[in-house]
Amino acid sequence: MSDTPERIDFFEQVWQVVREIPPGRVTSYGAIAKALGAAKSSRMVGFAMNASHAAVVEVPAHRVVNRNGVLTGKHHFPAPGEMQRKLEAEGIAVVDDRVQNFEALFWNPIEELGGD
DNA sequence: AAGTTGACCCCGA
DNA sequence: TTCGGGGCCAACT
Repeated sequence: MSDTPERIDFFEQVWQVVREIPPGRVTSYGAIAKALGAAKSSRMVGFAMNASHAAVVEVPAHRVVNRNGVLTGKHHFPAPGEMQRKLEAEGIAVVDDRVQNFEALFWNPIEELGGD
């Protein structure tokens, strides 16, 4: 236990869940936070996304939206419209920065990962 | 060391 | 219905 224990950073936990999101699907920050057992730390989930660029593995942050299905983080992408463009590439319809049929495309990490 | 910020969410008026 | 404020926890200045 000396020197870098197996302690996984809060960010990595989020990244792992996000990476589990199948293509053509989307989830919300709150859902991920709740899946990690930190429903109140939904803000940190978005913060972790900001650090997703530091992730060694590619993180599909474009599949993560707020509970309203709105692309709140599109402005943080390397290029404007990058998020929507990727979502459309997955087969997801995005209108006015909002995911259409969000409820149907919503991917619940708790159910998929087995969170009770 | 302390204060501010933030890719959010929930509740009251 | 829209608008405003509080809470939460970690990173940033």
